[in-house]
Amino acid sequence: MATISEVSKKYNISQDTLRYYEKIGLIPPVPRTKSGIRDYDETSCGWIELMKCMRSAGVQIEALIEYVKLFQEGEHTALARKEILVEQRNILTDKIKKMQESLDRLNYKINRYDTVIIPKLNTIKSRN
Amino acid sequence: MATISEVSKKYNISQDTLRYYEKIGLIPPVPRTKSGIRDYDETSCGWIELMKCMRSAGVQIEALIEYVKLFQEGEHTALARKEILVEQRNILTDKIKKMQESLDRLNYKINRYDTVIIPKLNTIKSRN
DNA sequence: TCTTGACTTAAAGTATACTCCAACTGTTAA
DNA sequence: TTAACAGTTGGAGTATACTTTAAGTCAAGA
Repeated sequence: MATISEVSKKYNISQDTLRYYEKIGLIPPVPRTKSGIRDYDETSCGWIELMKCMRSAGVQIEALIEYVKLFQEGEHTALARKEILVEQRNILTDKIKKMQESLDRLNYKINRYDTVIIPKLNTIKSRN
Repeated sequence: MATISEVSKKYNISQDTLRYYEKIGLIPPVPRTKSGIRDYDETSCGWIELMKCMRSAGVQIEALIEYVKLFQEGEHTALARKEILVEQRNILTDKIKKMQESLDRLNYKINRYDTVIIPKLNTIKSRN
């Protein structure tokens, strides 16, 4: 049972973003005190933690919203939920592959600066 | 020597995006025919290919623009250019690590659907 | 009781990266 | 020579994912 400011600090997500995530259905509705103030429990924190992880990896919000929606509809949506996870996994796998290619390319270029471009520059300088 | 529509098809980047990239300096100015039409040469295509790779990996446009700017200023900017590459490599390495964590998590969840959640669902169904 | 501070909402605003549009020009085939 | 077409420009519009704002509520200490 925690306030929005505590949860915000704990996960390093702004209060605005926490409210926004709830509003768009990225996390299920958070329990409230009788005066209407958010009172995050373990379950809510679990969702936030999951979504923080997924979002930081660039998983599309729309797919995650659909997952949460199905989750709230009950057990019988398990297959559809799994399908969403599989699709997002495939997208993520492709992205990682692309990023690895870029990383290799960056490393190649950096190495060329170290071994060719910068040494050549220094040769020219030292001639003067 | 190729037209914008040929280059667009070759790299699967829209003509608008190609013009946009040139306008914001993500690629150096493209040679023109005497009537002002873009006439992409090997060098321009090389830049486009590089930027396609970097952008698809999510490397920030701002950093790439700075790199191109320095490149056009001449050899003496080599060290600064290398610094940009190193910084972006570090960012990319972090991102890949985060995405790998998300991927692991997705795989764990998918596995739980396959081994626990869905089998349980089928048990309930087969009882009816 | 007053006021301070944390909370609430809906709605408007922002940043990034394109994407589209309107108006125009140059080249080519009938 | 005129229509069709591919290209040009600046500027406006769009999508995504927040982020800020305005206006208000609620609980607790001075």
